[in-house]
Amino acid sequence: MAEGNTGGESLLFLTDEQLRKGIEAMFFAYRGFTADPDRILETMDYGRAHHRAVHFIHRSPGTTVSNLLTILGVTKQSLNRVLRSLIDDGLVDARVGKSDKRERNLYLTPKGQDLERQLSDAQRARMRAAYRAAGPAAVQGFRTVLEAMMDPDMRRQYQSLREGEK
Amino acid sequence: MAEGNTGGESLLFLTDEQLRKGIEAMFFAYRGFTADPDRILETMDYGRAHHRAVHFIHRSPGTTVSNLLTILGVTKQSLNRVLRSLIDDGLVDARVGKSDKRERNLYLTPKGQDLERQLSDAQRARMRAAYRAAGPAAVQGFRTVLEAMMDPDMRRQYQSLREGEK
DNA sequence: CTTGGAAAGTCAACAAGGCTGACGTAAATT
DNA sequence: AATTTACGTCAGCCTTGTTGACTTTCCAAG
Repeated sequence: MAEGNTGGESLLFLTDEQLRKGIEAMFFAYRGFTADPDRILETMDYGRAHHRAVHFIHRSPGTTVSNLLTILGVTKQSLNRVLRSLIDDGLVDARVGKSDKRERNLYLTPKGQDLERQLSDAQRARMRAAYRAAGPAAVQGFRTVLEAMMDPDMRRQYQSLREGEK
Repeated sequence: MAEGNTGGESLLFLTDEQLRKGIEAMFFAYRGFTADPDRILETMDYGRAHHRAVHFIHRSPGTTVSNLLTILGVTKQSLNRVLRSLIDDGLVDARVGKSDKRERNLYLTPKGQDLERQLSDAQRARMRAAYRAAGPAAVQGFRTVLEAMMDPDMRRQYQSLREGEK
């Protein structure tokens, strides 16, 4: 409101009503986004916290506990509880760091990779259906808005994960 | 994979790698999406559950407890705990239904409206910044993909909230 | 008019997954 | 040698989700 039509371009897409629609879309879409993995996880006594850990270990094999803490934004006590169960259940391997022996380098075991694949297959299937229904131009816009919505720190994390990829 | 280039159009945006990027974008963006309201809420001993209740009561004044249960997708015991504190603190008014006296029609009190405004102002500010940075075409795509990502039931809820608006 | 069942509320108990604070140990750094 | 860092862990707390059981209210069908 009281935006003032600064450019020649219409700013109707910045009305409170449009913004509220976007907010509710995020809310409902995120539910869909997590629904499929959640169903898989609950059959095996794991939760979203386990999914996140498994995802980022898969994404960056050999990552350290501190790295994971930064990316996930939780306390080490909270992460440790989750990591402990994954290690004890043989899904994650924590190897003492080679150069710095204080660090633990985290890897998925074959069993962990199995779970990761199940979860990401389910999540990608939904994402694929949505992308396909929306089309490439919409997908481009989707990613642009999401990126702009992140906290700067998170955006750096997100983008640094992108580096070194073609 | 093994999508097969069915149309003449490139399907490169449907690769596993593109999908994974979308998944991580959702994860990081949702954190940003909830960060500002969360900060406000924690100063007053409320949580996200309170935010959601306040949002949808504001959105549909006079809505019933069952409606809210459907939209929020939690158990009545869980919702009741949140609703109870909001009612006791004088943010929400639960009036006995006029036609059906078993129902409770929920309304925000002036105090509840105050909180709602604080929360939605904060959330809209971030959304507005993201929208502005991304531009109208991206916003259109953003909404299209999110809608396609919802469960059909949620999509109906989402769209029914849209009805009756210009 | 009676009664079955829906809507709502409440009590109790439990679990996941956040949090803080305190403390210990090994390894690296200064 | 002293300090800092990385990690693990114990203990306790909170929010917000869950199930199960039960009551009260009240609509609507028989």
